[in-house]
Amino acid sequence: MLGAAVRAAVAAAVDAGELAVPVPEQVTVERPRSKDHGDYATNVALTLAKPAGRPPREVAEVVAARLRAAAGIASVDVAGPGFLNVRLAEAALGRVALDVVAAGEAYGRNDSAAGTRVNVEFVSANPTGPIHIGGVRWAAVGDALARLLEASGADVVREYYVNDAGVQIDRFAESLLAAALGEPTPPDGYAGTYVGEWAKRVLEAEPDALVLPREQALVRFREIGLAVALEEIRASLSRFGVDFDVWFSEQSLAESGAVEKALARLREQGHVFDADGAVWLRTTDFGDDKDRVLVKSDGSGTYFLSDAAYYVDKRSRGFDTCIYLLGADHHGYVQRLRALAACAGDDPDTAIQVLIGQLVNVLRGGEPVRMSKRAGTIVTLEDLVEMTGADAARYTLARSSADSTLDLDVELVTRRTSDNPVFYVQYAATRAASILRNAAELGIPVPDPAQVDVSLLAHPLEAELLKALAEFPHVVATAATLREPHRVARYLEEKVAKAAQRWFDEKDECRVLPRGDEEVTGTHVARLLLWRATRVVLENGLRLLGVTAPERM
RNA sequence: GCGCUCGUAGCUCAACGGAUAGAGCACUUGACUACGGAUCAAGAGGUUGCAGGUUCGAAUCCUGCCGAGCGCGCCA
Repeated sequence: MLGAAVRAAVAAAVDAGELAVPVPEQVTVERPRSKDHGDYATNVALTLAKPAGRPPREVAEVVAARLRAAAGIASVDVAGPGFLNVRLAEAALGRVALDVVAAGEAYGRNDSAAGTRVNVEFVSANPTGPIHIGGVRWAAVGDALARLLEASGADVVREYYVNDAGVQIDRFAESLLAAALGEPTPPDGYAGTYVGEWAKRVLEAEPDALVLPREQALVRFREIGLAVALEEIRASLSRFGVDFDVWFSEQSLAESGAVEKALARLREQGHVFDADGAVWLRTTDFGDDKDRVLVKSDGSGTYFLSDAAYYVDKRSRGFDTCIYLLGADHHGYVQRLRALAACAGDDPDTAIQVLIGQLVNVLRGGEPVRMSKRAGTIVTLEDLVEMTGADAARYTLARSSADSTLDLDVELVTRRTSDNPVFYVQYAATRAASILRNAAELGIPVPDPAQVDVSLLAHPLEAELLKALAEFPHVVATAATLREPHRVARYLEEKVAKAAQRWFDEKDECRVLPRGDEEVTGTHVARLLLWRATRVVLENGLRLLGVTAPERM
């Protein structure tokens, strides 16, 4: 909105012959970090200085003169090397509270991704055991990303790729069978008490499985064991608040003809060749460091062939963008997947986006927590939720950028004090709910927005909070565009919860509810409205991260 | 050996190429007859791993080096 005004100011100056530059199509307007730099700032003058052949500050003065005449703008200052610092007219600010309350759950929605179809594939852990900690990070981040994209207008599908075709499933079946027979875990098999539990469930489903000849028994254990594993994974993810739209079976690719279709597509694009009795994809045409085998000389397909078929299938289902969330141990895959997209005739920059996440260390009081009760090796999703609760786990995993390793201290994230960010944000939301509840108990009616005089919200701390609330849709859009859900969490902590708590703590000047038998004034009502708006933003923001905003704690 | 990712306060982490690199913890000092003090405020703390380069401007982009993690199969 302000961007358009800035651009218009530049255009007007150009028309008047004050500047000899092409009018930029996009101008950057941002909320400055420091309050001293106004409500908004733009660097247009700095970028136009060179084409104009004039000093940045001089260009800035020209644009500033034009911009001051625009509606709703209180002041424009030229600062530093040539920034324009803009202050909005005060009257415009109070309206934010009305807008937020009017939009309610919809506040924050934006159209930055409108019209796009996006497939977000994440977790996709092998169906041979419980979800491990790495997958949990992706569950939290991937689901938050999906929610952000939805809020930004995209048509989103959450997808889990089920690796049900490889030798690991054979080993899984053998491990289950061994457990059912009371035999030791086979070499390279799966250990942990869950194997015994799941074997028992296979037998419950098919009591006669052990009577069958070994080969047939293995087939049954494989099939039913897979179903048990998927059900376990689905249920624990669901308890974590993550529900996938599509569970895509690797095995189905061969059965549905998707593999043949993909091969045909890749051949048609001219990047397939035969060598040494195998069929290859020339991924080196697009930056991969070696070509990749699709069909082995024994006639069987590679895992990469499945990946290729899966990718082509996704695209055939109409997705403009396929987002893959992978662990750091799969980073070697990025080039290959991008090359694959290019070999299929797509633009890899838009069709495929691979996000790589670093690992998570789970600590308790500074000491690593390594063992899982059931899986024996690392911490599982269930373990983590049991230790911290789903809210704390999701928030903590989503509040950091995924591309650096993360230390998650169980003791810290379960603390019920303001040094714990989850608690801090939830506490602010709870306090808002509590004030609104108290107002109702005092018999103060829910303010009718049409009757509220928002210009009474004139205290500097109120202005600060209003500005923070106004930023929310932009924060959501940015987080979605950059695929960085942690921006939402940081915003809630540093801007919204912080501003709300400071405001609340200004007890003499900014009291919300009347004391004793004080009259209910317009100021009380306006402040109640602002608390409602604050509660809305905290709720909406937390919901985007899959975290609840409790009424009471 | 080649490649990818990461390196920011003592610790855990922020910062779309923008202004004086910010929060929390820990440390120091304040504010409670409390609408939830389960809180708030102030102070101190930095050569953004090192060295160059590009730019009006670099934690951010490029090159080299150092350190950490990971990956380099006709495995999945």
